[in-house]
Amino acid sequence: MGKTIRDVATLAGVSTATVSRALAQGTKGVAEGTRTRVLKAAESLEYRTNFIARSLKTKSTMTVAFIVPELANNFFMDVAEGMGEKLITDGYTMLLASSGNSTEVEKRRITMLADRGVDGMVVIPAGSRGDHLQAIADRGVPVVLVDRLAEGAHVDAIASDNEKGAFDLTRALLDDGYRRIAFVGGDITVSTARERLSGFARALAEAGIVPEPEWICLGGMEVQDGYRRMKTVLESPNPPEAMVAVNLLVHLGMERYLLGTRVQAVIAGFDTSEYTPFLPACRYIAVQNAVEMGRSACAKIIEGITEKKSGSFPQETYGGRVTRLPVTIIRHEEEKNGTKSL
Amino acid sequence: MGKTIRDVATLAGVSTATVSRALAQGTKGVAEGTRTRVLKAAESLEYRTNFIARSLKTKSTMTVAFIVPELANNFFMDVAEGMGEKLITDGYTMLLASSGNSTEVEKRRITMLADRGVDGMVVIPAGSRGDHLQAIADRGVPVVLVDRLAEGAHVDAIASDNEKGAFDLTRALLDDGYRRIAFVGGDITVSTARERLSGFARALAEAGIVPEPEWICLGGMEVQDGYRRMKTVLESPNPPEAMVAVNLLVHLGMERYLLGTRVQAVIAGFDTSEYTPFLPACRYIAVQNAVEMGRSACAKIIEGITEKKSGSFPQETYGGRVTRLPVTIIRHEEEKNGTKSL
DNA sequence: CTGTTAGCGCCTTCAA
DNA sequence: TTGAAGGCGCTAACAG
Repeated sequence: MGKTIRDVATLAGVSTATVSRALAQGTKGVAEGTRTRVLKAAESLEYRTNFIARSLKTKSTMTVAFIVPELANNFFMDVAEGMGEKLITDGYTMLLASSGNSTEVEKRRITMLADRGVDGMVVIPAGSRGDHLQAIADRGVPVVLVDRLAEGAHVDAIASDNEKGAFDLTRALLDDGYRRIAFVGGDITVSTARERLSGFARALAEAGIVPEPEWICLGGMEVQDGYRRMKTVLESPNPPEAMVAVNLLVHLGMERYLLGTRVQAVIAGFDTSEYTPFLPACRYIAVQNAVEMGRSACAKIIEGITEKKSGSFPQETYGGRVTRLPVTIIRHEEEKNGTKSL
Repeated sequence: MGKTIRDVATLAGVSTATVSRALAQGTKGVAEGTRTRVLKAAESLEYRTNFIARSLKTKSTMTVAFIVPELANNFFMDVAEGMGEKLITDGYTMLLASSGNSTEVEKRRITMLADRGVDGMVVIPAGSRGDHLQAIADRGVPVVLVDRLAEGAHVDAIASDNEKGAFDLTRALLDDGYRRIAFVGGDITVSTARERLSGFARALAEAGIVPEPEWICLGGMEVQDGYRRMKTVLESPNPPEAMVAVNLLVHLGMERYLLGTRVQAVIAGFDTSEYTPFLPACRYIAVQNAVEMGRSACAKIIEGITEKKSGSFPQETYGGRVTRLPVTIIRHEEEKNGTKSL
């Protein structure tokens, strides 16, 4: 059995209260001499403070949960790295959990996590509804959304400027002379998909272009969705010559479809990866700063936790402010050439 | 403030002990009538059991930590998904943490996690040494390694049969008539790299082939390492015509290099991803079953935790048994065609 | 089957 | 500056 604060106390010849103070508060309210004596005793006993016991008393676990739709997704994990690093700096531990793209699972996870006493939760919602997230917030656990928004959750959020990103992407294609442009993929229950579609539509509208109805080919955010939609859109009576992909996975599926045909097409999409230089049809990419999103989310949640601890929380409850991070458009060639720098 | 077991007790008109029994053990040792009464009371109060308090008493957090070298790595995350799903089924919560490819950070994380009271730890070691892992195991926390082994950690492990995988991969190239084959990339401090090199060497030896020294081009496991090594090996006086890549990232870097040249080469490597169909030089792939590795690791760690709880642990302490999972070789064409199934 | 009684290991007023 | 004492919320004997 591990040593307790009591063992340290007896060895150091002081009370448990003193040990607690010397270990937790540092030099605060403890004579320098006693403090070093306690520290030495703790060291020689290989004493480790029991965080469970501390948490029971302090009501704080110094833990933040991050719930993502899926783990095997580089974009989400980049956000996670950004968050994790900053959290650790501030003495927090990050608890990463997957909702498996299901709002139901997400709901179970967050209640479980709340019961486990996490100090705060950052979540990339699986679906469009966020009532369960609001419920958690109402229970007094600070919640922050990242990347996607959710209906019914009046909490702060960090997201990319998806509308402008899609607008710029479409504009770039228009500037290259393309007029017949499609929008492929996108689960309309997901806020990012809606925002991107909206930016796409605005760019066309401003250019005075009316797209064929078949060119708005929504549905799904995964690789196979991109594959299927691409097939549909290309087999339509009046196929487009260029397209905007709702995200990287869909983009990938589209390229996969192209791989099996002789069709020439140009794609503009969101997000890069080590692999994008190999995608033949890719022309433009809208790059989100995933790591920065993670950092911002971390800052926000820590802010929320701190406010809550200091009691100045109630008036903040009606949060719902969303911070938008800029998106950068790059030409695919730049990236291919970037290869030289390896 | 959240309701406590006491509130439920008073409302239901029973003692806290009874509430505890009704809630935790289910129907065990509690009259059906009382049980439903307690449940109803708990429900109407929106009572949530406080896991912190429970853990303090039971010495169990029902939590397993999984430490990986990096989060933004699909292979690791596939392992994580495999683990997570099974863990949840058994009532555990998974705590995912990154060591940032540093043994030092890994050490800090695991001690922190141990202090936080995790019931067990599954780790993909960042480096070759595992003394710190052994230290944790000695503190009584079950530890299981996955994917990679570590010197000095006498704990159970789950890994792929890397030696055979590399052997088969090399054999496949030999069967295709290639004789001038190189081995590219690989940090020799990482067990998987060593094992794969060893399988490669055996295949050549059995075929009576003596490779040029420059064809064994070790160093690194990342994209840029593959890029650099590929350059080196191709610029050598007597370049090879085919190569085995130590892992997917290195493989990727190699293809990136090829992209900028007119060199024809054939590559065989480990692991697939949604992107591998786009890699032009890729001929063979050794597929590891990441999800299954996760499941096995999960089974092992739960076994360890259970044994420990039931006290039958001591004699198991000198674990160190490694379970090898098979690796499947596939032709790249099969994968490209698999595209049809999307 | 149920209630009483002790803590788990730590923190935190309140006095000294 | 330090110590004594009383819990945090829950579980686990041990009686009844």
